[in-house]
Amino acid sequence: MTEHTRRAPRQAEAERNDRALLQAAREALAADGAHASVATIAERAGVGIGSLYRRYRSKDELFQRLCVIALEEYSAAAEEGLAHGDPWEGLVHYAMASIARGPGSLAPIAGTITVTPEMADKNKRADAAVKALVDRAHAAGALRPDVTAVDLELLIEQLAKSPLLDQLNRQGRTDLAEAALNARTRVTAIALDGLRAPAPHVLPGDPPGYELFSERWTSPADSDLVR
Amino acid sequence: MTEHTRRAPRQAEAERNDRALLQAAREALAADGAHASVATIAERAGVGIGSLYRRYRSKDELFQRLCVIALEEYSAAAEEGLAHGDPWEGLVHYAMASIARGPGSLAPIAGTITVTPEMADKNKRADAAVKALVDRAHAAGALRPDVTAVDLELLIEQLAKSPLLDQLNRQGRTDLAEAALNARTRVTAIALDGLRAPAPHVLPGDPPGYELFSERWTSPADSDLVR
DNA sequence: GCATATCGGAGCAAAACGCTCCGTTTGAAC
DNA sequence: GTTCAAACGGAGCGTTTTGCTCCGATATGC
Repeated sequence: MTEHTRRAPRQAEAERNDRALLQAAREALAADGAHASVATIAERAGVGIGSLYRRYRSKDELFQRLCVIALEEYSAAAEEGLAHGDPWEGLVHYAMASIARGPGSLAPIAGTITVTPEMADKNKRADAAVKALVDRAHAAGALRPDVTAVDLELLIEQLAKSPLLDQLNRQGRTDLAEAALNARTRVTAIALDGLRAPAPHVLPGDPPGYELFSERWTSPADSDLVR
Repeated sequence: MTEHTRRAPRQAEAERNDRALLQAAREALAADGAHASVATIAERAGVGIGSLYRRYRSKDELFQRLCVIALEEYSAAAEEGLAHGDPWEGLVHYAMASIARGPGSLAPIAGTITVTPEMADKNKRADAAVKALVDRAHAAGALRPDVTAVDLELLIEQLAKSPLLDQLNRQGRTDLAEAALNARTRVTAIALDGLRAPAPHVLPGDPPGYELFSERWTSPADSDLVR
């Protein structure tokens, strides 16, 4: 139909496979953590291992691509939130989008892959948007004043990974998937309501520093900057 | 000192080792998921592999013991909460205790081990206590009325596992541990505040069914009852 | 110093892993 | 209908990891 598919008919399947691979990789990563095997990913995508390795030279390369995509989605969600007229609704949009993006939190592979400059860039951009989102919500008096951007990001990360969904997925219990998704939505709503102003009390402890985020992605081996 | 240690002097070390093993198993399970190896557990506990296998006949048996202990602690936390004079504070006590019990959520091994009748029993008892706790908080008007016991348990499960702490642990970044713990406390406080009455809105979707919990522990292989 | 109980960890068979390689299938061109 | 190149799936290789056994070293009570 499009010029793209016309120019290379057979490539349409390749593109579908690529998408399936990325989706499968996310799911496998959520189900099995960093130990997710390429065989699992390929099988889940309904694709041969050979096809996987034609597209990505190694497992790490696949995971890197996954990270870049995730960062792009986070950025997009934050900027969509900023575009929203209402400060609170905008913030909730960002949070919900980031959480719903899937149980595919990337935490399991943090520190196991090399951070490319591209990732660092995209991450910086997303952070700026989130900070703006938080500032605006603070100014409007919608967000409780003692919550920082880091608090928000950590809360989102906490809610992004669903032990329940991961396990059902692992066991192939598709029958309960819908109920689990609904339950997850409710839990998310509860937790996000805790962000609203006015707050019933002041949050304990000192505001968390940003290093909790930034230092996660530098592998334990190299403490120097990305190259 | 106690009669226990006097009666069997050398067994004191064994008992210490046992506790270290259980603690190490929890940590390893949090860090590596279901793939945590016995070697890792033993090393983390500062104990030889031989000693591990003298106490537990297999890896599964160790994990089963871990589950039983966790269930006991959940029960205890819930009953402590009930003993608390204030309905809201009691509920918060239960939630905080369950969450702080550690990033050692057992979700990773759910479905991989055989559920003993003992576990089923203890689980039943804990559930009853939680239900009473929720009912009491509802009656007192402290807990938002649209939250069910299952909602609460799922929220706790969600908060119990900390991706951040797990990763820092995996990388051995003990320097950030304190800051991460503090951040975690804040996030927990935010989420629990979302449980308070009055609620800013009604929770979306239908209340989750209990099967989301009960069916988790039956292994995918045997759909019949525990034996 | 001897008997006994507990310890740590080298080593083994089996499983799981990342990845390569190659025979098969697909669909447009003629 | 034949041809050809591009994309496919998956068996299999060598390596690493794993659960667990076995045994020599070490500590304690008498």
